[in-house]
Amino acid sequence: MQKELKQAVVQACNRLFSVEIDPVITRPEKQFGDYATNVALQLAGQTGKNPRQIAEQLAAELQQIPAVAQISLAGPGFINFKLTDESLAEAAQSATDLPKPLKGRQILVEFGDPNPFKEMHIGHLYSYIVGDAIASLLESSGAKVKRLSYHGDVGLHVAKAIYGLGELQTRDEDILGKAYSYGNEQYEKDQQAKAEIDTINQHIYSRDDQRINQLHEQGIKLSFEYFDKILNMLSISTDKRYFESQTTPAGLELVNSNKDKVFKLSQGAVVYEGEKAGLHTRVFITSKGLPTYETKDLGLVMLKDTDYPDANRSIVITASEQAEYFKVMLAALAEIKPDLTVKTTHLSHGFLSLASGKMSSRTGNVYTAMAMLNSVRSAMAKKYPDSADRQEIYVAATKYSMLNHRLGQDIVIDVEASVSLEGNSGPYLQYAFARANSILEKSTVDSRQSTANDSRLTTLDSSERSFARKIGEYPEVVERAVAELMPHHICTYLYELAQTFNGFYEKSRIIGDEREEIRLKLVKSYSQVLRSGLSILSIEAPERM
RNA sequence: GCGCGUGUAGCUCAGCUGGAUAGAGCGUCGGCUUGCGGAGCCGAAGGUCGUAGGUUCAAAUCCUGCCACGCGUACCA
Repeated sequence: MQKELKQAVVQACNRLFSVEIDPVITRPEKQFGDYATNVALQLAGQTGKNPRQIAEQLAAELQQIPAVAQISLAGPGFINFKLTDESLAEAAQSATDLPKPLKGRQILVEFGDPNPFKEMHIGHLYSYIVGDAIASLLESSGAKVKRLSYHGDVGLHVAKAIYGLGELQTRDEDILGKAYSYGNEQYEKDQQAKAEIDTINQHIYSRDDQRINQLHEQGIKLSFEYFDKILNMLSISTDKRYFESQTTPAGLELVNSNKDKVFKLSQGAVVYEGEKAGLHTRVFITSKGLPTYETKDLGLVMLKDTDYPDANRSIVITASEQAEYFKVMLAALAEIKPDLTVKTTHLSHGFLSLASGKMSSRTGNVYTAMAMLNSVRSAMAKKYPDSADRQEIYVAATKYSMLNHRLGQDIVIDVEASVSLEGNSGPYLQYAFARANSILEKSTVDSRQSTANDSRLTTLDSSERSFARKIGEYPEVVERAVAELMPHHICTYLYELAQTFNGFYEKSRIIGDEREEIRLKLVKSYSQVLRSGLSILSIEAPERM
């Protein structure tokens, strides 16, 4: 509907003033109408005419749009469109038939990226949840998405953990976390341990020490068993995992073969001078000849391209502290493989902290993903003892609390509020869904029976109208969320939708009313939109709570 | 120092492709409840949209200076 209106406006502008314009069609406040445009104001600036006059001419030209019941002018020159009740009801009915503009396109989305041998902390949890939601957002538009992750299986942190594994006798569940922090500690204060760890590090790369190889494999296995446990709780899956040990050769190859053209030798290291692109210089190969993360990441881009040659786009999601780094890496890549650079988008999320004051810090005292999930779980158990074991609810609480913010900003999560059924939360929306379901189940009217010729169904009273209008906005919201890669638009909308329903529900009796059939249809569409929207956020919609 | 980002109600956040009286939740105060799941609804108080300028018919939104905070700033990832 929005598109048809836009089309009509474009044509009218062309006929009347022979101008090409890309009009903005918005959803104004209810009092003004169902859609609005400010083209007249824009054209006034361009043509030097009176905006009010332009609006009048346009309104006259736009009279014959079937779905539009009334066009009115307001303010300095806004054109407001009121839709017919019938078209609003229809739009509500087909709200979950989302357009598939990305059909046939393959998109890679990389996120999560916890390192084996280390804890998965809340930052990784956030990345997983946001990344998965963006992936499913793209899927809702028809894209074939591959969920990828990338893990540092070599390097100093691994050596520290392996050292710890060798020294510590215990083998309890969080042995890896302990091993790493023990190794990290020893590395700082014990010269001999430091030397040993550095040696281990070399053996990790050369793979020539059986004992170290074995500890390495064991650690990797344990790590991913643990990660999978968390990911299973979250219902998040990954199509392919990449490792730094794999990306290193491809990266080195790329850097070495462009050493003089793209990269420069500086103080013994191979660097890329980002200043020429307004950025800063970064080291790609250290003076000791070791590849840095930059080089490995170039290798990763190449590997992804080899594995998924048909991918149209590649999205990488990391914490915002890597935003500048990524620009430099992509600037270097642009000089070597411009086509791959164009395809690659880096998105960053902000720093996550807890309202309770518990924070993740980089000095060992990390707040882990599991600890966060447990704290959400116990907050829920405390507040709603009956739902204590409903994993789908406390996972929803966790996901929603992270997705409900604009991507990129630092966020603060209040665990208590996240599980609350009052206010803007995941469980609240789940509850709204369960409630709508209960109404649908209770009714004996068969909503599938078509009574399209019944005039009552094409006329809506005022609360039905507001409700239908809000439901019908759904596809536009999804479209925007996809275009901006911003899942929070879905959250905001679903919450507003639930509020609109509550207003409708307060005024309108559904079951037993003479308008039961039309109202039931709206509730049905409402529940479908809730289910669809929650599913885009990768949140379950339980039938009952 | 330089670069990137952020600054909206007591708190947590939407709004930022410039547009019609700046919104929501929580919290506070006051109403509604013999009803389909009241986990709700209605109302009130609470804002110089960090600050000073600029552009524009129109600025929370764009531009510039300043202030505050966060991140980055060569051999970590």
